[in-house]
Amino acid sequence: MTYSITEVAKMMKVKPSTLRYYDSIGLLPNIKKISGRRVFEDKDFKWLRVLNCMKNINMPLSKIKEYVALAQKGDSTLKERYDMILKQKLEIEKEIKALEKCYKEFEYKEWYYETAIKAGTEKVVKNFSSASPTLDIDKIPKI
Amino acid sequence: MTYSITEVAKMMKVKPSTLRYYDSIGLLPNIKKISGRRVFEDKDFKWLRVLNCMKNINMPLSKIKEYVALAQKGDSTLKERYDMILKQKLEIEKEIKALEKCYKEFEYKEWYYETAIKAGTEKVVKNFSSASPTLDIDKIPKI
DNA sequence: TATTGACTTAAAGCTTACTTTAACTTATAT
DNA sequence: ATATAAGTTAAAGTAAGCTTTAAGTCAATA
Repeated sequence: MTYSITEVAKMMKVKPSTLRYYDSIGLLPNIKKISGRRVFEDKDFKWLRVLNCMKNINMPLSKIKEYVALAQKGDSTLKERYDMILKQKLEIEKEIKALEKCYKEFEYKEWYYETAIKAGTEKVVKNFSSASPTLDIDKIPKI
Repeated sequence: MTYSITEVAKMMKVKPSTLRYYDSIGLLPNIKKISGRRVFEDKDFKWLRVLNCMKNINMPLSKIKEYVALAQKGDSTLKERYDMILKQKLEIEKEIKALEKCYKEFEYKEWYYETAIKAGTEKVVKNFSSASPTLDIDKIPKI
């Protein structure tokens, strides 16, 4: 099975121009071309899924490009790529923890507004707590 | 207790110029000024923590500004702000789920490289699986 | 055979989120 | 009194990540 750039763009929820841009900076290696047009094959989706992941964790395109370049070099770069993956795994863990704290902050805000709306005014809750009950109350905004 | 812009910048892990920029676009309402200089007080940290959260979940500064503007308008905007918070809460949930899937993809990659490094070559694992064993194997890169 | 629609490239343009620069003010230490 | 350090504004500059534009190619349909 093969796919056009528009089809793949739809799958990835990006614009075709974005995929062309990615290709232009070396993020889509070894894409077949038939009479000038990009043709995506099943094997390409393996990398596209990983690319999607890397984008999702806000890895800069330059880092992704670096990874692609290493992969292109073959077995001699296995260790380097492994290290990159490990580092990114830690980043994801950190990010999930940060998001979980934010979630709690927003849960508090939800309660805050529910209470305020019931009372018709923010005054009743405004000075109730200096922060979400689940967060430490200290000067440094914790993340 | 009061704090200078540099002190607060350190706490938030941003540059003083970033805080000035935030102030300039209306993200730091009601900051006291003494002889032209910004003076941060304890009450300001309540909002700074929320701001930090909003930044952490990649809420665009324009949306944050919108929220601040609503808050400035007082009780008449309680419902609107409540809705914003609920929407953002859902966004965080989605983002955490996405990150967890990425984490699994990276766990697979970790195994992939460990196996390849042991063997000295990628060939042994390259066509083992078309994706992380924990992810659906379909065309659409899932997030 | 001519038109349509989907693709192509190269280059310029845009948006977001800062960051830097330049010229100036103010409080504190010498 | 003066120098220094830390702040100020307005405006220009920067970087990342696309997006748009213009001019052209190609294959399929009317």
